Amino acid sequence: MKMITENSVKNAYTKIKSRIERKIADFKKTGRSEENVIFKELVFCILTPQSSAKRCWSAVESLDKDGLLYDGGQKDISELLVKKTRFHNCKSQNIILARRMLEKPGFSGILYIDDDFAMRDQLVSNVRGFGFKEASHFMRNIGRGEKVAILDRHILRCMMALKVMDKLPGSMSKKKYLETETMFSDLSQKLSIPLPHLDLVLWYLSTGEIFK
DNA sequence: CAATGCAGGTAAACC
DNA sequence: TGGTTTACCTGCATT
Repeated sequence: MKMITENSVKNAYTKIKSRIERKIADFKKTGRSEENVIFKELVFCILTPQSSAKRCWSAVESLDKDGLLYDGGQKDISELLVKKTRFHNCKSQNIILARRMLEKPGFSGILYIDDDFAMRDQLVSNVRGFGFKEASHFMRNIGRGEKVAILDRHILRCMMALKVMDKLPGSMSKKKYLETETMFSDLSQKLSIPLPHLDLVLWYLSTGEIFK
């Protein structure tokens, strides 16, 4: 991988800015869609830890196509996840729990919380499988990523390369996550790149593509 | 063919 | 109480 510098980030941003704007418009459109579309994004984010995002999305589409998203048993879901995501036993269970949670009065209310950070706290405490990283990922994917950072391994490595941090955090407590998120936010201001745009640029520089 | 690295981490047990 | 460690789990690409 090429060396990442502030200038290389700015140059890449200039190059792919329009693609990023289109992608973020897509996220916002998803956020305005029907509940089942939102739920697919939620399931996607339950699946992604330590797994390939593309395989995870393909798994979500298969679950949907096979009618397993809302009606499938744990075993059927788990079988479908094999060869697509890691930890399929845990994640299949988490999908079942998320489905039940969706029906609880109050869940859809979480989606209408104005304050981004308050909304994220609610997601973390109500969705099993969501830590701060995945809750932020979900929010970004439904167009609510203005203030929250998705601090995954790629982003943290980029922050190291850009000398925003001196060492990778050993473990991500809530306190550590919020501190690191502030550093990411400061970086976006310094570079004059909106926070959700910066995430996608760094992701592009790390992997060569823009996905979700 | 065997060894290694990587895949957008989280929950729970442990001190 | 809060930081650290461990279980979850495995296919695929690369060397």
